[in-house]
Order: sequence, then structure tokens, then C-alpha cells
Amino acid sequence: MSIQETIPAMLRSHGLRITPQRLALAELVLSKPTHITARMAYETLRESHPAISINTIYLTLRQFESSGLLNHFEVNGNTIFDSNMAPHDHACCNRCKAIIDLTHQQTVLPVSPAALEHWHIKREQRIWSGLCPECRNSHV
Amino acid sequence: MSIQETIPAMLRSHGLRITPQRLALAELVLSKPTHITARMAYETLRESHPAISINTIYLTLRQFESSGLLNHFEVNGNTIFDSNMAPHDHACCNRCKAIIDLTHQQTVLPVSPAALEHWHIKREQRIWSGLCPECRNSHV
DNA sequence: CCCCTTTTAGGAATATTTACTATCTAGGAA
DNA sequence: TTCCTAGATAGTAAATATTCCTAAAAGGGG
Repeated sequence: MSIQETIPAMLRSHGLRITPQRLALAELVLSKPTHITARMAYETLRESHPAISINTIYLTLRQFESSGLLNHFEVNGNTIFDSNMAPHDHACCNRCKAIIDLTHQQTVLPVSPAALEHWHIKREQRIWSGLCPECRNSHV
Repeated sequence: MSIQETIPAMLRSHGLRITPQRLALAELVLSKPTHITARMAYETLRESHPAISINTIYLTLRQFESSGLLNHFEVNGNTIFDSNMAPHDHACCNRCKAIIDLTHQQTVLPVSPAALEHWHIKREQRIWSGLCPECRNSHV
């Protein structure tokens, strides 16, 4: 999300109508860098929008992604939607499922390999997986 | 799969009993570097083992992975089992779903970031996604 | 305020993966 | 070789995730 751009303005600038459901979902996931599943978003939004449908959640998340407002990745059987659009990588704990961001300064610059020169690459993702410090220390 | 090691010997050395189902699956996925889904393995093995259960496929693939004979990754909604145990990365076409291997010589050496120094990292994966040359050129 | 197009909710369909369980079998022991 | 037991399998059902379909509702430009 661009600095100083309101959520309604952001939706409008991507040609998306302002609806209560869309606004609520955008505020939940787009107002700050967030990792969330469709199910988690659904459970959260049901508190304020009891009639909201999970179908709408999926549809709207896909729209946000097509509009370049979100990315998603899949790990440990979950589809995670990520509103941090700055280039970064992830580390995932296989036990507690925690996911942390790693900036490219923390890793190394990604280099598109020569073997992909005729591809049209949209995205590069890197995932480190294993046990986070807490899970590593709690009994194996 | 170690060079010159037979499939039965490989199963035995990992404490896995030799059964017709397990042998067939091992020959399908472990005898050469392979990308395969559980469903694809099931459909293939049904030809030679009509009564085989997809349950067995899932169970056995998980056993192979626990034994260090396989890895898996998730992309485009599919869980891909990969018997190439040499360090490598992947490129996936979002349209035709093709998946190619990229050796680390083709990319850059992965470096475990300092932020992960207290983690117990088991695996690092990198996925480039977009359109492969063929899909890129066929009409958008 | 009207109208058209988009959006939504809800139900159903599909696909994937796991759980449960009774039966079967591989392979070591006798 | 035969017996025995732990491990393996098939089948069914269940849990979960995701998409499809459709009628009804609603946003927002004119």
C-alpha cells in the first residue's frame, strides 16, 4: 500500500467498487504488511460482517492479487496471502507455522538465472523452512 | 537415489518393507529425478496395480520424504514430490504448469541469512514463476 | 432517482489430504 | 517350512480447501 493513500482511494485507483465487504477485507490485509489465509480473514471479518461469505473472501483476495496489491505463496499446506509488496523472502516454522519476513538485505540479491532468459518471470520466491528458535528448543 | 543402489536395497536400508505397492511407487518416483503429484502417481500405478489405494500413495510418499528419499514443494495449488535430492531450484510456468530444475550453478549459492542463525533450517527452496517461453509466445 | 453492471451470499460441486479400521502380508523366529 | 506379529494396505468416510453457479442485492454514473 502506498504511503498516505487511503484504502478507498487505493480500491478506486484499481477500478474496484467500494463495498463494505471489500473495504473491511482491504483494511484487514492491505493497511499493513500481513500474512493471512482466506480462512483466517473469513473468521476475522465474520465478527463485523456476520453474513460475509468465504466465497467473497477468495474472490476478493484474487482480485487484490490481480491488481498487484497482494502476493500469495504456499507452504505447509496453506495458501498465505502476503500484503508486503516489497521484495523479500520468508522463513517458515514447520511446527508452529510461524512465518517471518526476510528482507533482501538480510539474504542475497536474487539473480535471474540465464536458463530463464526466454521466460517471462513474474515472481521469485524463496522459502527457508525448519524449526524456529522456540520450537527448536522446546522438546524434540 | 544413490548410484548403483537397487530400489529394493534402498527401501531396506531405510527400514521399509518390500511390498509390491511400495516397490512400484519407488520405481516410478525414485529411479530417476522426477516431479510428480500424488494423483499422477496414483493414476500411473493403477495400470499395473488396479487395486492400489490413493491412501497408500500418500502414506508411502510421506514415508519416502521422512526417510530423506524425496522432497516436496507446493506451487500453483499442487503439491509436487521431487526425487532430485541434489540442491537445486525450480521455475514453474503459471499457464502450462511446466516445472524445470535449475542447478545452483545456474543460479547463485543460497546463503542462510543471519536472521536465521537460531533456526534449525531443514530446507531452502526457491521458485521462479511466470510464463515459460512457449506460453509466453502463444497468444496472451 | 434509474439503470446497468458488478458484487454478494449461499449452496453445491470438485479436489486434496487425512483419519479410521478391518484385513492382509512381509519377513524374522521357531 | 510354518507360525506369528508388527507393519502395510484398501476402502470408506471425513475434513479441508477452493471453485462454480445463480439469483438477488447494491454501487455509482448519468
